[in-house]
Order: sequence, then structure tokens, then C-alpha cells
Amino acid sequence: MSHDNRPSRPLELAPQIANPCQACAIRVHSVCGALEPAELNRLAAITTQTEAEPRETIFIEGDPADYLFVVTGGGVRMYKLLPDGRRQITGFIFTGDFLGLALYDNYAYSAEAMTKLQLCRFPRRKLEKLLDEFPKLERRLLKTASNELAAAQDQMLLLGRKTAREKIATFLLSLSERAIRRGERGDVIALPMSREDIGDYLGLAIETVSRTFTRFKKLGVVYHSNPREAKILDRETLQDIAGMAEDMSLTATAAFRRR
Amino acid sequence: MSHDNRPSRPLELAPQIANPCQACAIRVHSVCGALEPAELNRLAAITTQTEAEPRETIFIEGDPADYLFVVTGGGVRMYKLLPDGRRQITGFIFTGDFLGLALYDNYAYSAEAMTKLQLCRFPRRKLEKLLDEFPKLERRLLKTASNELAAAQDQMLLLGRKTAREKIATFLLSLSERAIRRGERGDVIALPMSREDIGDYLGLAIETVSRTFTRFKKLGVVYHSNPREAKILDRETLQDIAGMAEDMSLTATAAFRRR
DNA sequence: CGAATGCTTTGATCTACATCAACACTCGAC
DNA sequence: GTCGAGTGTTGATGTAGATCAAAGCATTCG
Repeated sequence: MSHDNRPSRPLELAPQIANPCQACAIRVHSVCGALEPAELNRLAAITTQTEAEPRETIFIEGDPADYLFVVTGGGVRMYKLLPDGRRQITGFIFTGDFLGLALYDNYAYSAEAMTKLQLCRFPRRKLEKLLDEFPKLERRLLKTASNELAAAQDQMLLLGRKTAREKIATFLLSLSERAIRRGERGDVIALPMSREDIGDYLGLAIETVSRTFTRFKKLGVVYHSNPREAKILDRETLQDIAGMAEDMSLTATAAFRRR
Repeated sequence: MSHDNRPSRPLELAPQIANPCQACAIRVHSVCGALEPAELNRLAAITTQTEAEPRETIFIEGDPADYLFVVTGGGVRMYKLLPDGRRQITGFIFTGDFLGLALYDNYAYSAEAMTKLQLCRFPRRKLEKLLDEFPKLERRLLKTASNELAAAQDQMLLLGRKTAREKIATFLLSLSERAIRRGERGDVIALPMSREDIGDYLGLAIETVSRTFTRFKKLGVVYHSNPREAKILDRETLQDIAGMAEDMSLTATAAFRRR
């Protein structure tokens, strides 16, 4: 587990095309979707398209937060480390997501590519100037931050109070929901992260992650054709295990929880 | 543990004075500090000063988020519940803090007064209109949200990867730092929350909280004149136990971690 | 192709913390 | 004063999940 793949060179630049933001397919799913065509050109002017290889570091906790990003393709893990190497993954970022919130001049966490990655990179100073001109964009960013905050609180509930089985079930369902929001199908879920990543995200040992997956498989709730993919076979049971707040009486389903 | 003290009446209105925001002493510590005198009057116009009694609910998770708040005196616990009653406290709010971020039309968590409470209440719609006029305020709010997000990630690291002793040490230090930021002394810390609250905040049972406090007391790190107060006697050891990232070599202090 | 390397799974054992249980302290009511 | 309710502490025991250990299973590479 080496977390020190800081690139010796800056992130690789992709070939820059004329009107990248106009042409951007994932714009509607992203903060950029708040802007009009004319405004998009202004944004494009401060945008650099970059790429990163799997395991490559985008930035490290404590670095001056000079750039913000939108992921246009691929997946990123954000994490924090304790001095002795224990790691907490604070979130996974996928295509369309904004990367770089939670800063105060310095990044509050590190970010690392999980897969081959395409990014739009914005110099923070210039982006903040644009925010002054386009309040719509700033409002959208505030909304995004608000959502992130709500997600963070869900994660606190998970980390502090849920059992291993509830954690894994919640995790699978939330990956599924995010895939659906990106317009993908929700039953077959790609798992671009390793078991160790999942463990460090959910506050579990990798063995517990693995055992819980096998348990779900035996229950007929989830099927893995390979470790990096999960197919949800019984969403209802999964939701019940996840301990989602539903107004239905729990008596009928409480039995599942014991399994 | 009853969490259903929703007030039958709306929150009690305090006597409204002429220029509350101008006179507000804690303004500098709060988001309102971003505004000029003239702008403050506009803010004052949409502000209602309210009060709440200990254990009184301010709002409940899922309620339409019609109001946002600034706490002008007292303490608030924010929390989420699982269907079976397990509770995660997602944060404590003190004098000067903003209350009501992390929403998306509906509150993402519940909020309850820990002490007698003074609040400034802003109708969300009207506040959003003001944000359009005063970009400085919106920027300040985005900063606040960003900070909250960073704090939330620290809390994830704590919940997912720290031991009970590390959790309690971190908790005490962060209370101390917040007190200092409010201009109070940092060594004698008020604990307006119960042991159960602390446990539900740190993902621990109340017995573990209590035992860990006694352990620190025996170590001579912290002194409790009564359960609702903690005096930090040895901040360095506490920081070491908390597992704070420090660039000093850990060899000299690793021994403490074993205690 | 076979060896090496890095994941993942499975099994055996251990332990930090939860749970269960009892007792102690505080403070307001009467 | 003392009763009772709420809150906190301490002790005994149980257990979910961590840790230790070893064996599959792919994928890469010489």
C-alpha cells in the first residue's frame, strides 16, 4: 500500500480542443451545467484538460489548493492518513463530479486516480473571479457543497453506527444510485476500487469486506461475476439490510436483519 | 432517550430590538461578519430573534428547510437516527455558528437545543434573495460550507479509523480549539452535552466514554471538577494520543500511544 | 510457458469495545 | 431531611469484527 505516488512531472496535458466546454457531454451532470453558451466560453478559457494514470496523485492533503477540478472521465479516491498509515477514504469521485471542495487555502485531503482519468482543471483564483461574474455558478457550487455535506453526514451515520453488513449494503446501493444519476443502469455496478479501498471507506478490514460480499452472494442478494463488478439481484432485501429509513413497518422485514 | 420533543408551538420569539445585527456582539465570529453596516440593516430586516429551551427541537430531518439560523447563544446538537433508534450526532453547534447548511429543500438532519438557546432565524427564500445582492455573503457561506466539509472529513477519519482513546482526545482538543476561536480560554472546557451525546458523536458506548475519561484523569492528562467540565492539564500528551499529524518524529512519543 | 506479483477469499484466533448489571452522585421536589 | 429521577461510573461478560495465516486466482513478464 504505497500512497506516495506524487507525480514527478505535472499532470499530463491532453490535446486542447477549441471549445471543450461546449462539446462536453457530461456538462449537464456537472456544475458547468449552470452556465449559458456565452459563459461557457469564459469558463473554457481558464480550463486546462488533463489526464492521469491509475494510482497517480492529483493532489496531497496540505498542498496549497491552487486548482479545482471536474472529472470528465474515470474515478478518484479522496483520503486522509493518520501518521501511522491508517487510511480513511472520505469519498469516491466519478465522471461529472466536482473535485476540490473542502479547502481553506490548502486541500483538506489527498486525491488519487483509481482508473485512467480525464480532468478539467481550473486555477482557483481565476475560477473565483468567474464566480463573481456568474452568481449562478456560485449558487450551483454552494448547492454542490451542501449536497456533499449531506452525504458526509450520511457517511458519519454509517461509520459511527452501522454494522459491517449495513455498511456494505448501503455502499452498494449508493454506488447504484450514483450510476443511475449518471444515466447508467443501476443493477450492474462497476467497482473500480479495491477491497482495501472499500474497507478504508467503510471503516472495515478487507477481510470483513470480502466475507460480507460472500455472505450476500450466498443470500442471493448480489452476484459477482468478478471482484470488480457487482450485480444487485434483490434490491429490496439490500435496502432492508442497509437500514434505510422507510415508513413501512419493520416487523415484516426485521427477520432479514438477523440473517 | 426521547428525541421527539417537537415543540407544539413555534419557537419562542424573543423581544425584537431595533437594530439587532448592528448590536450583535458575536457578529465578527459569524457569517454576518462579512457585511457592511448598511447591508446589516437589510439582513436585520429579515431576521427574527428566537429562543429555545434545553431539549427543544429546532427542526427535524426531512422537514422542509424553510429557515436557516445563526446561534447567538447556547449549544445545539445535530443528529441522524436509524429506524431502530441508533443515533449519530453529526455535529455540535455553538455561539456564532451557522445552522442549516447541508440541505436540499429538506433538512438532512435534526437539530435540538442542548442548553437554553438564542437564535437568529432567517427565512431561506429571503436569505437566498439577499445572497444575490450581497455576493460577499454568499462567498462567506461557501467558505463556511467548505470548512464544514473539511471538518466532516476529519470526523470520518475519526469514526472510521481512530480508537476510543484517540477519539476522546481528538474530541477534547477540538472543543478546546473552538473555544479559543470564540475568544474563550482553551484549557477549561465546558461540556454542555451528556456522555450519551459524546458517545453518539464519536461512535462509542457511553460506558466507553466514561472509562476513557477516567483513564485520562488517572494519567493526569485531564481533570474533571464535575462531569460537565474538563480541564486540559497536559495538552501535548493529549495531542499525541489524538494521533494528530505532526512532523516531529513519532519515536519519542510512540510510547504514550500504548498506554 | 512457468514464475512472480498482487489481489481476493477463507479459516482460526484474538481483542477492543459493546452490552449487561449494579451502584454512586446530584439536584430538585416536598 | 429523604425520595426519586436522571446522569455518570465501575465491574463482569459477550461478541463483532480485527488480526494472523495460508491458500486460491488472475495478470504480467521474462
